[in-house]
Amino acid sequence: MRIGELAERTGTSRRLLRYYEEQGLIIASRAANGYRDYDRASVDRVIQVRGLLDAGLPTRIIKQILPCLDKPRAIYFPDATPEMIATLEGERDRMARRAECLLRNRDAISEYLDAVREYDRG
Amino acid sequence: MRIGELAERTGTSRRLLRYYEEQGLIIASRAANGYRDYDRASVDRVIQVRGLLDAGLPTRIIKQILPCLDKPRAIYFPDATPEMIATLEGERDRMARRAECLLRNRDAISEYLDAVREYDRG
DNA sequence: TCGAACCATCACATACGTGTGAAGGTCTAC
DNA sequence: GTAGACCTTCACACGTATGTGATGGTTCGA
Repeated sequence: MRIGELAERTGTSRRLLRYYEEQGLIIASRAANGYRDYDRASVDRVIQVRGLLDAGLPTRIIKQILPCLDKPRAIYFPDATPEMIATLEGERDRMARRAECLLRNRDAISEYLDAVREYDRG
Repeated sequence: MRIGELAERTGTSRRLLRYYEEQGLIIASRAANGYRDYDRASVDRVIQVRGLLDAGLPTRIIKQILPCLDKPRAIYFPDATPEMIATLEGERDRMARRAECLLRNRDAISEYLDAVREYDRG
């Protein structure tokens, strides 16, 4: 699939798809004419990347955690240095804290909305 | 409390505290000499703001959801316009999706780390 | 009273994700 | 063969959260 189709399927501009590739977040093979050629898995990958970006992770970190999401993942094990493991543990915890924060505030908003509805009834 | 103490207690630069105030995220009264004066609640407020920023929310949105977190909140009810309610519902859902994304990826990292540890043992 | 440690405002700079447009190559359909 | 819809690279611009430094006022202890 070419970049236009991927852009449409993921709701992402072509510009950003090229940027993500430049940052090492997605890979594309090239057709004989130089056009980028994406496989079907790229759609999920791009959506994944966008979700993480939206959740506040910078591309540098996303690039590091992406290998965790690939299957089969065995080929990456020998490459897992102690520093890499430590980085992943840190990011895992950071993501958990972020999620907690979001859920806590989501609940607060929900409570507020409930209270407003109650107020409007009374 | 002055800005230096708040900065130290929250791990936030003075520059950013002034920026958050400029964006309407925190408020500070002023001493006779012009120095900012923060109350004790400011510490939690700043930490709250930083958590939301780190989770990817822009100051514009944070400013909108902050009233939900204040107690007592009753005074805000009459101000709750339908558009405001809709915005809050949208942000609430968006935050839930973000949290889901983070937790999903956190789990993937955990699984990866477990697999690496298993690999290193065998 | 002098110096250090605060505080103020203001301006300029940087990193990052993203938009936009120029200049040009490729392919397809009429 | 030409028009239009793709694609390429490159460069410049913007918004936002942040850093840094200049310039100057205030407070407090030696």
